[in-house]
Amino acid sequence: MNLVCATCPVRDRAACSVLDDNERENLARRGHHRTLEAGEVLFRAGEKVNSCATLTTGALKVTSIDADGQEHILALVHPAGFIGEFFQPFDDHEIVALTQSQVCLFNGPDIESAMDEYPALARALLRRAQEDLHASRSLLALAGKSDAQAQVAGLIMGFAQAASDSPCHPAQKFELPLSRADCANMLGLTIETVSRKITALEKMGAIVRTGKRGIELVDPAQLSDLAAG
Amino acid sequence: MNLVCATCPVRDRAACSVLDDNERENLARRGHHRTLEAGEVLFRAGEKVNSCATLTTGALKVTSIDADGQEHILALVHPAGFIGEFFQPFDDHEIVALTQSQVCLFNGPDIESAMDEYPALARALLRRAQEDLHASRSLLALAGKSDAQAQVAGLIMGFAQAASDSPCHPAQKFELPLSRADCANMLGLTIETVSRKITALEKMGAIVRTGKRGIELVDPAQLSDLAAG
DNA sequence: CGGTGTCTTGAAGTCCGTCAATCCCCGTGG
DNA sequence: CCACGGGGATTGACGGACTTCAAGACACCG
Repeated sequence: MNLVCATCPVRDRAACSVLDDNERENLARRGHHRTLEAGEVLFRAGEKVNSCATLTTGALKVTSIDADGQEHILALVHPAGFIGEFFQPFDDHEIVALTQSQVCLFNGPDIESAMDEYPALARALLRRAQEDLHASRSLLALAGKSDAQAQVAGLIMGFAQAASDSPCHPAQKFELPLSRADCANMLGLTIETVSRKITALEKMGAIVRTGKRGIELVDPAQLSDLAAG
Repeated sequence: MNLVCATCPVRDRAACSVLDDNERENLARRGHHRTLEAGEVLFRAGEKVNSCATLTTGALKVTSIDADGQEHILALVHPAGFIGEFFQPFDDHEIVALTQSQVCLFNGPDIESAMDEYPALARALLRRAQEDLHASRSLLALAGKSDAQAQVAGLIMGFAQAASDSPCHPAQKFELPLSRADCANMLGLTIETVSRKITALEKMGAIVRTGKRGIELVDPAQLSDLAAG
């Protein structure tokens, strides 16, 4: 499907938003849409990936498959996020849709030539890469904590921030974007431990659960304290 | 001290290597050298950092200080590595020298205007950022393993790769760049556990220790197996 | 020779992982 | 409508792995 940028939900936030309408139109002619169902794989591990993508709707996860077959979640991708590595195309990461998602796909060489043509695009991608790096390091700090309670509390706070409109205040009520299995996977814990810690958070009055995935923050300060602990 | 690129040990590998001699000379006029002693801090957490740097000799660590005062190592920086985030200058990371080190320091705005002037520089920094991202995710995968033996084995393999000249074969004999405390910090373990696991690796014949930090790989295949497990 | 810092080794305790049973929610089909 | 079944989530009991606490070994330096 051809790209129609005029109606793109991330046209003001994605990397391509630094281009003017004409430039964007030129780029759009070289890309196309793709819809992914939940669980569908965008880039498979071990394949030589020579394309890249911007996520417009939905959510993706970046995982690595260890030598022993264990999956590990390395990052989440939100709308306007960019996926693609130009310089080492043999990638050992796998990109999987968490929910039904839509991406703008481009061939690597097309984006590279577009960067030559429009230097602002390279700057925008640099910015995205640095943001991704920051997010990755935040996750590293979280996963490195020795206390499981702190990890789970921190993860919930992170999701609350991500679910919020404002960048400084967490959402008070939101849905976890991940299953327990995926939460456990991000933190290097087991499903059971995550479940137990969430239960503990509810028992001590920091949160209230609504349904499987729903979370309501009752005492964010307590949650932050636990995340620090 | 003014920069003298002609004798720079990373002149062929750093981000600025994409510039020609004249361009590099222009950039060099806006930067200066700084020497750091082991343990000295380059950028302190909580400060508004508005400068960036390329490491020419030595080694740095990137750490985050948690709310509870715990330090966590997020990344190591090797010569030719770049440090600096342009887009969110309030950084909660701290950059510390592991050994005596030398850096090329630049003001953020100077680098930004240089990127405008020389688009190749933005491309080069994008490449570095993506490499850093990849390294960060590799560390995340390592730190996320549930088995301490696998983590330590993987860390040693990683250091062996980094110490090697060739990118595909690990060095057979090398020095650990980090103290036990820093190793433990990277993996989210304790000093004692790291020490015990290294001892175990030696007892099972995978490695031999020489002095405090020296490692000799006796059975790299076994080490890789353990790292996978 | 004593002091300090780093590393190692040992013993006891705690937290998390493993295994297993159960529950809950939903969709399916009799 | 209710029974059945499957996937995800919760809960419990137990064992093992790592942490904690403490002591000792080793090198380096005054």
